[in-house]
Amino acid sequence: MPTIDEIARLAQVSPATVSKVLNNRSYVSAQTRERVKRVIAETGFVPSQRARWLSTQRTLILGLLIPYTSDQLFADPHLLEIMRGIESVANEREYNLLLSTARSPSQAGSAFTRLLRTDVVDAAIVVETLDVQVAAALAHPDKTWAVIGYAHAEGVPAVHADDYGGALAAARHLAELGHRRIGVISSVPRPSALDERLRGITDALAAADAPLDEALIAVGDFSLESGERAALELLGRPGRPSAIFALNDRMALGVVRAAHQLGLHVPDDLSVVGFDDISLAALFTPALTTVRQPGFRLGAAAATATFALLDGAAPGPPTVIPTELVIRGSTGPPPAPERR
Amino acid sequence: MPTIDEIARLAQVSPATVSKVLNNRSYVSAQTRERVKRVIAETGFVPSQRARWLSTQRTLILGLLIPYTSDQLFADPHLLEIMRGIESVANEREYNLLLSTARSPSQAGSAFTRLLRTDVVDAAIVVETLDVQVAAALAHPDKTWAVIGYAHAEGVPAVHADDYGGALAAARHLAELGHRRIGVISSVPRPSALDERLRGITDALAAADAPLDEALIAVGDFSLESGERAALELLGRPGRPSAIFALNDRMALGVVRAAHQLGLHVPDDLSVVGFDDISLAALFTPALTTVRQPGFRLGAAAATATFALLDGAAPGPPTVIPTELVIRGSTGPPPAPERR
DNA sequence: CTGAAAGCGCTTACAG
DNA sequence: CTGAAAGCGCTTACAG
Repeated sequence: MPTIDEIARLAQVSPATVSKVLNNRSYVSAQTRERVKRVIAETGFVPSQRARWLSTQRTLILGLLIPYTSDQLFADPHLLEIMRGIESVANEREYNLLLSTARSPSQAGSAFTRLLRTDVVDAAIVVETLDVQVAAALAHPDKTWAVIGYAHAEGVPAVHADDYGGALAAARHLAELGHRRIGVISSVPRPSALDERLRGITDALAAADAPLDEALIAVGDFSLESGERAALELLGRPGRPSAIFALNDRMALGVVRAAHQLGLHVPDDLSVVGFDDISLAALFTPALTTVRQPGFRLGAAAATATFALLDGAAPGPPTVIPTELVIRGSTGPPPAPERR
Repeated sequence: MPTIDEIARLAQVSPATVSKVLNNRSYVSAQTRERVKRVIAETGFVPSQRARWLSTQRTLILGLLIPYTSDQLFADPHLLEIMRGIESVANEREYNLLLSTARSPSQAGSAFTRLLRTDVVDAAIVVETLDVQVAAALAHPDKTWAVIGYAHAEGVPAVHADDYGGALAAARHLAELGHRRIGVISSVPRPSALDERLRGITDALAAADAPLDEALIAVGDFSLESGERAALELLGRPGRPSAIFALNDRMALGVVRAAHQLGLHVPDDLSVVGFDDISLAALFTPALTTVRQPGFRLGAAAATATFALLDGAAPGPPTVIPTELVIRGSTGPPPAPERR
């Protein structure tokens, strides 16, 4: 591959002039421009991005930092939707996406620090992480970044769904159907989004005079299998719940599987609610009642906020994306013996 | 952020020595090394990757070129599995992944050319594209790359599944169940993988003395909705098929939906076969009979081949990943009137 | 063991 | 309109 110097020599101009032609910058006579362009076309010259990056101090690369292993990322339709939203906005700005996942769950910090403290990416979007050390490392003032989730650092724009409102609506829906004993499947550790969802559930059930029983909170890891295990546990005990609210859809689908295994019919014997509204939720039998949070919009909003920062705007308040309760076939009134 | 020159000044050594400490290269006295390390720690210095890239001629970035829009990519579980396989191997080598999708289906060429002809990535993996112009542009001798699919260029390692064998086995399965009229849902344009699958079907049905009827080949675009449309068309005509083989799982799920709409029971009235074995295939009701092609292994093999090339190995013959017929609940004998 | 110098391939004021 | 020179921040032989 020729360099700009060789092109300059062939076109009998200086490298500076070739650079101007390449970037359509300042005045170059039509004649000279033509000559340079011809040489470029003839040689198939493509300027070195590496050199350009060093001199312009930009790479047009947006980092996407996901504190999960790639296995976890690719298993999570909601994360993928977020990624799609980011991709879409980045693409418009002619930015490429550099994906950074963690080698292992505990290693998220080092990978991120590496990427954020160096000059590989112009800016980054971080999917919320609980790790305080990571948050500290991230708080590097030179770097432009935004968070999808609840911001832990000052001056960093955050984008999140209305987790509280969505969970509130869904729990109210269950209470209105007549459910009094409602199981919840959460996770440990618990990202802020899940804290908010739990808060919504707690408030809705308190208002319905059917306060959330701490003993009915089981723990999963967002996977379908973990939801299945947690549900088997909740349903295997005496005084089992008549409804289970899993804090994401994949675990909710696991709950349905667990119910089938125990010979329970959904929704006649057990109501199930999820969160996210991944595409599978509507395709499942029975179709899942869930809280829709638009992943694409979350990702797009985060990317937009990041580019705004890059363009010099001041970081604004958190962007909250509305959620929506979607009632489908997996919820109904509790079975008769439990009805008042 | 300080530069290497400032670190050198503070540690009272030359920039060259700092560089040696940074890269653990050649001999540096323990004492000097300590001093330099201390200064680096105190200042929080992180060397500029951009400068490093320019002088070392490597970026540790692997390009992933996908000739689809990001919408199409993220809607395709099989592609995502491939991506996961690539990610996994790249991660081990401390490579980051740079994602390049097409802005629009027709623009795949320019995006790829841009990325492959420049020096942004050390190497790339290309998901097979039909576009001949793209293939030509890709055939840039300087760049290391591999193809997932059937290679169109000389000296480029290719990795693909045993499409022919998988489709052959699935079509034979249908023939053995007694099906004589078998519909197929393919696509236009048709990647080589689908050519191979069609060839497998043709051979299996010819051997079973129930030759494939060209009139029963419908066209989709890999999406569930397109499979639904194509199936409605195939099933709405007189002499409708008793089985439909959709050349990917998402279209097959669309076929099942179409059958439901027409009041047909799967598999009693219509048998359905897919291809890929995405995770949804097993979760669907009825669970889908399909040909499993391990996306993760495809991706991992392609990444491994790419790194081998980067390490100086000569490109070998295509790697063929075995496929496997997975028989589930969506296939059965044809309905009585059609049985001989 | 250590450092001066050249080089990676561009861009960017600045002079002319 | 055009070009000489400096600069981006590292690494890499090569000398000492």
